[in-house]
Amino acid sequence: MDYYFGNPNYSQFSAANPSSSDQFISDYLVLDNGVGNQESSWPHSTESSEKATSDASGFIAATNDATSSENNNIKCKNEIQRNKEETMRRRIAFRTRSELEVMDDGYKWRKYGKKSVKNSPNPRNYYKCSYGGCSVKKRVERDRNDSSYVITSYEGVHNHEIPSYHSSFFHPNPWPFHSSSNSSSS
DNA sequence: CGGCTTTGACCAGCGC
DNA sequence: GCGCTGGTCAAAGCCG
Repeated sequence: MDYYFGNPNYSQFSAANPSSSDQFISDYLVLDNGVGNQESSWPHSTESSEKATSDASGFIAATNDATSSENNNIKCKNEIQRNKEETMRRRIAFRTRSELEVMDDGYKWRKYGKKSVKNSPNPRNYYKCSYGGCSVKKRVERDRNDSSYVITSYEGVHNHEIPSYHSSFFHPNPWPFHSSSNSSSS
């Protein structure tokens, strides 16, 4: 069972992957704080060398195994839930199979940067939550190894409700959105 | 006209 | 110290 990302009602998703049994496929990846085998990678210390698997692609390699086994996925879920508080302060990355780079997660994002990254033919886009006072950031890039996948990384926790909530939208529990008990004053 | 995207410039961290 | 790289800024342009 894979995680799903975005709004399943969005026809673009099914149209984007008509041959896929899943409308769109997503793995979630927890970054930072040494959760699992992942190492901290954002910002910096990323694609500085060929051996480096410390960027999102490296995380994907690790989590691809998890997606092949439901047990592993559950274990991963528990692990993340166990570290929920820490997770809220960390980065979470999703690897999503989609032709769309920017998916509607209910929040409004303002693009503030775009950079080409070393060893990747695809640029990386930077977004900030456009809600006043919310400093959540989002990083979007295509998987360098498989451009049909989009890597979306989130940093921070929204301190507000979803501006445009879709009833059909659902997400895995460690989703870094909205913490009513947002005491993660860093 | 306001909000957003684009994009080049700038800055900071890291490795050599 | 220098160069490389990633992340952010901000001015200009676009669009509804």
